[in-house]
Formats: sequence, structure tokens, C-alpha cells
Amino acid sequence: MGGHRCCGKQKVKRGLWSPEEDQKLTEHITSYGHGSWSSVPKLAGLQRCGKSCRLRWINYLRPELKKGCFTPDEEQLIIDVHRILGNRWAQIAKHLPGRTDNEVKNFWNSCLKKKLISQGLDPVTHNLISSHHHTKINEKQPYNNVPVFSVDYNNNNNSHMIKNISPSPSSPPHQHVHVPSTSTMNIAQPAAALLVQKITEPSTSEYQGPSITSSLIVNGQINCNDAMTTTAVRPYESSININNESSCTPNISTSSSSSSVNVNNPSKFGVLDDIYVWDDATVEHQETVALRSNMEGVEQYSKTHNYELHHDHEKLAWEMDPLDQYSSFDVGFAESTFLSAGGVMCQDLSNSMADLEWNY
DNA sequence: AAGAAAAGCAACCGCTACGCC
DNA sequence: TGGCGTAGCGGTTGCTTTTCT
Repeated sequence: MGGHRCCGKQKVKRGLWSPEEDQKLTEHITSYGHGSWSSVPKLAGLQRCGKSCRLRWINYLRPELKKGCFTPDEEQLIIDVHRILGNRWAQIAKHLPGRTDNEVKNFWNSCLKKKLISQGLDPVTHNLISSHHHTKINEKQPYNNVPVFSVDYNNNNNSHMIKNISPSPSSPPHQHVHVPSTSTMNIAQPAAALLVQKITEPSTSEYQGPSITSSLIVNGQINCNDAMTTTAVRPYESSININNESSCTPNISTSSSSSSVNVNNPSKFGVLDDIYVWDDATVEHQETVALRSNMEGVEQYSKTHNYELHHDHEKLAWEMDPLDQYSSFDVGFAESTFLSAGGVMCQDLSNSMADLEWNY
């Protein structure tokens, strides 16, 4: 018992809540709502401050809260979203119905953080802690000899198998490299049998951008459930194309990508790793999404985001907001177009748009 | 078996954003 | 426009439980 900053001179109880206090608070809020939290303690007959009542209700007494341990799916989702949002626990918790920011935060600090560290991942950046970052693999490859990796997502130990299937004689085929699941392409899950064609970095120090067309292509399959409860496996393709057609403007590149998303993709996020940034760049990301509903036909929307990409930051992530808005839709397809310029100029991106609507 | 250390987690604290007057 | 109250957020604390020695 003692004074509380937010409650003036009023004596309030602190520490753990008793079952009797929980009952009083629950009965009051279910009967009258909370209104102004500062008035709740008095009205509910509690010697607590309003802030404490609010926290107790939000974190433990709300009927919609999910009890029990986090499921493996929830765990993976937290990792995926944290990778994009960082320690924005409230935002992360919004993607986990029935879970609170406090719960997610505690779970992260007590469990997931250590798990990532044990996998050799920095829990802040989600990149490999050691010097064996996967992008370094490509540095050994000669420029213009684009390596091709096959990524096996059927691995159950959170470590996806990347298989180098390049035909290059200098890089033996089927060279296996383990990379953590969170350090490579993560555009849509679940995905299987991805094929990744990566961009290589040339050895010359004069390099200011790719001098030829390079591409990063991801092919895979996504399991979808449509509104008629039928399950289907649908192919998707996502690509980033970097073209530098003009030698006098070496800092220009355009990148386009498309990725499919659906309500069974719990992360609702798109992530593009391994964008090669040779200079700090402003990236304009224009996203067009066509959402198909069996009930209401096709809706389409378009929006633009701006990002700052830095030389040492090879990840671009965006939240697929429309899925929140259209959460009742079964399958969505998003096309994203990126326009990147090293702070110099941008190039029209309209030509790279394509019709990517799902057809049932 | 007992004490120490580590882990887990509920609760608190300080700060910020926002709305209202 | 500034002050005030409130809600919400993220970091931190400290108590309880579990594990280790």
C-alpha cells in the first residue's frame, strides 16, 4: 500500500492481484464497461490505481484472451513479424488474436531471443551473427555467372536447406549450405521448392550498379483454402529485376516483384531480402493488390510507400495492410514494384506491371 | 536436502500521443 | 496555444518458480 503517482495522494494497493480483486474488476467492467479508467477503482471498490486496473483487465481478465502456451505457428509468426517491425510489441500482438503485447514481449525476452541466438542469429537484425552471412556465398561467384539456389522449405528444424544448383563448373552443383529460416527469402509461407536466382556482386571496386540485367526469382507453391473450403495448391512467382540499361546513369535500377498472400499466410508481410544496394537509395514501392472473393468479385487497390535503403541494409519489408482491411477475402495477390535510385533519379515503373489476378 | 542461480512472468514506471478545454 | 487528463506503449523491476550445484 502506498501513494501512487497517477493517483495523487490516494492510498493504493500494489503487487499481485488477488482472486477477489479480479472478480470485482471483472464484474464491474462486464456490467458497466470501464469508461474512464481513473474512475474504475472507486466504482469497482478497489484500492488500485486506474492504470493498474486497465493493465490487469487488458492483460489477464479480458474474456477474449487466449490462455496457454504459444503454438509453433504463433512462435514463427512472432519471429517473422519481429524481423520486420522490431520491438513493436503492440503491433506484433495485433497479428496474434488473443495475445497481448506484454505476453508477446515476455515470450520474446524469455524464449525466442535465446532461440535465435542459439541458431546463430542476431535477435535484433535477425541476420547471422557470424561472418558466414549467406550473401557472402555469392562473393565467391564470378560476376555474370549467376548462381541458382534451390531452397527446401520442407526441413522441419527451422533451418532451410539451400542447394546450389548452378551449372557453373566453378561452383560444384548440389553444394549444401545451411541458412537459418529467417535469413533468406520469406515472401510467402508456406512455400515449397523455391528456386532462387541471386544477384552477384562484382569484384571491381569501381562498381556502381549492375551493368547488365540481373534478377532474383522465387518460384514456389502456396497452399490456399478458398471460401468453398476446398484446398488448392497454387503456384506463384516473385521476382526482382534490376536493369541498368544506360551506362551514363549507373545508379539507376528498377526492381519489380510480385508475391502472393492469403489469409493462411499468418505473417501478412512481404519481405525481400538480398536486394543489392550499392549506395544509399530512396525506394518507392508501389503495390497493387487484387483481392478475389467468391461473394463479391474482384477488388483492387494500389498504394505507394517510400523507404530508405542503406548500403548495409539489404532487406525491404512492407506490411500487406489490405489483408487487414479485407480479412474476409480468401486469396489475395499482390504485385509490388520497386523503383530504386541512388539518390539521383527514378525511372518510370509502369511497364513492369502485370496482371497477376488469381483465376479459379 | 538446501542454497544459489537462472528463468519466467506479472506488474510497474516513465514517456509520448492525442483529445479536450 | 498551452495545460491537463487519459490511453497506450515499451523498458524495467522484482517476485515466484524452476533448475542447477
